[in-house]
Amino acid sequence: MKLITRDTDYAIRALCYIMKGGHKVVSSAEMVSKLHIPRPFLRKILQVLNKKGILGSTKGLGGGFEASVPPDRIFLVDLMEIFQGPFSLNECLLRNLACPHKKNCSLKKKIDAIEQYVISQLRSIRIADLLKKRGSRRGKKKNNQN
Amino acid sequence: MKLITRDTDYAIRALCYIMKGGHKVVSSAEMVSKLHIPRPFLRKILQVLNKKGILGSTKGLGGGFEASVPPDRIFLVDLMEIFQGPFSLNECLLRNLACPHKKNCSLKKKIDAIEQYVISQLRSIRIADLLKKRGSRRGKKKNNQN
DNA sequence: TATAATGATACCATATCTGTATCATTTGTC
DNA sequence: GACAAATGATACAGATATGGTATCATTATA
Repeated sequence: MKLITRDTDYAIRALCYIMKGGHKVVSSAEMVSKLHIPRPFLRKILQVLNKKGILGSTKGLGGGFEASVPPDRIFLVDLMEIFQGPFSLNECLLRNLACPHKKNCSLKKKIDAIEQYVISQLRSIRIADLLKKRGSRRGKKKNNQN
Repeated sequence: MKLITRDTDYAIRALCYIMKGGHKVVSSAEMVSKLHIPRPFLRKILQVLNKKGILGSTKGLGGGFEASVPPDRIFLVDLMEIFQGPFSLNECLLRNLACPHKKNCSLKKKIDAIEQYVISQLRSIRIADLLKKRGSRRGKKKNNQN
């Protein structure tokens, strides 16, 4: 079971790259070479982010993509819903009339509770959180070999 | 995103059916007619449960399947791992060397924490819990229209 | 021996995931 | 204006997972 698919993953990386450093406009070509993501796939992803209003784009020479939303307003759960569709961790159990518990299905209740927790956790993660280098835990690693 | 796939779902229902009531040996034909699950698919699932030691089987006329493990020893997470493979909600983010955070990826840490929670919750659900009609919460619903 | 059951296994249809390929459009530079 | 560099739109394709079917072998009972 995967929680995060590859396109969501790539979208996260691309957004981090665009929003980190002082870049304003970043071309897909630059991201391909830096992030090692297949070019046509990345382009497709960037176009989606553009359509969703998270990125703006400029065509032509020197063009590319830039953030149109600050990183503390982009939540992981939103990206997941864009690329992976809405959450519904169960859905399967009541679909079939044969389910012996129907509306009182205790399994559904428990799965629902888990789902709510997962969503709330994912909603607490923003791109801004992923931009912090490793700051929060001071001195966690002595040798910084980056 | 689905947390529980259909084969796991069917397995749960079949196990509940087998373990509820006083049945000892239940044929796949009986379960097909009661649970409305496609016959060949259910048979395949039952064979898996048999191989995994959760069910025992007897061939021939009057044969079928019976529980070989008590319902309070069958955990939801085990069924999910049988039919859906092991959990690894992220895995995607470190696979690629290009990940800008590598070992210190804060996203990975957060996803890991979510994963641990989900697993622990799923590990707390046993088939036995699903057999209780609606007992635990006394008087929760007055009109029992079953 | 006929029948009712499971065991084993191969196959198949569909959807999703992970891309690829192509052409059109816009924009800046010469 | 021509050319090149960028994105926009869109269709296609291969791999994998999901959900299900089909077939034949084996076992047990009457």
